[in-house]
Amino acid sequence: MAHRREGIKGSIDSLLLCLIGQQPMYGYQIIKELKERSQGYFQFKEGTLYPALHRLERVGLIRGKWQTLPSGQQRKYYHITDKGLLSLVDKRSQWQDFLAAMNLIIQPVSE
Amino acid sequence: MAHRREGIKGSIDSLLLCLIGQQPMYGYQIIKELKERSQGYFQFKEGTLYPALHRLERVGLIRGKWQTLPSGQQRKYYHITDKGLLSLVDKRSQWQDFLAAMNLIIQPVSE
DNA sequence: TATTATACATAGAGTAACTAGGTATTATGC
DNA sequence: GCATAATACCTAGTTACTCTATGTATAATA
Repeated sequence: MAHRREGIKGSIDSLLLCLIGQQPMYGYQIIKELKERSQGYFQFKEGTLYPALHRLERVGLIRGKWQTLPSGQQRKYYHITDKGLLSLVDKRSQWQDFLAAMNLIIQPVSE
Repeated sequence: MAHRREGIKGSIDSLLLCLIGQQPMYGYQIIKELKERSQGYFQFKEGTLYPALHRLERVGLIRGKWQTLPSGQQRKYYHITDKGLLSLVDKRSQWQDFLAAMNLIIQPVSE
């Protein structure tokens, strides 16, 4: 990712699981989706995304399936697994806990 | 830190700047403070904290000064610098941006 | 026909965080 | 008086995440 974006580290997995949990997606599409939905904030490079997808597949949270378009074009769609769904619930609650802890430390300037 | 705490990566610097920005603190105290203020969530190990403090000092955001207690005990108090104060403002706004982006992607379960 | 967009991939570098150890002093419990 | 826990600092080495920089190939567009 770009500079000035520290918080991103460690949250990629949650973002990917969240998206793929909503519907099967392929890598290139995920990059576009994340950028669009975050209004330009998330701009993942392939070198970040694909290894992350492979990592998630390796631990069984998602599964990739090659699909061929009528044009003959190949795409690798990733589906979330049962294990991935459980992990997603877990990650969401972890995120909430982290948020709560951060808010206890990082008070707004106006405080 | 412990397992199950992904989000933490990349946010340590902000936490430290925030604390030291409120008042000068020494390492061991910071560990205690972070744990207490976050109600047990943040439990930094020395191996995480001290290198982080040295890193922040190296780039001029904080400055450590040894102080000797009446008992003869040595403590290294870290003060925030002018550059650190600017960085703190910056990091706070980065955190808000990141939060906003995450919220656009990670909808609550009830949605 | 050249360029851009689509679509996948990996190797290597940099760095942050953790594990695991180390030293030394002070306070507390037995 | 002595052992243990708490205070207080430190670093070396490992792991793992992210980014940079590539590479390949096809389809669409100018």
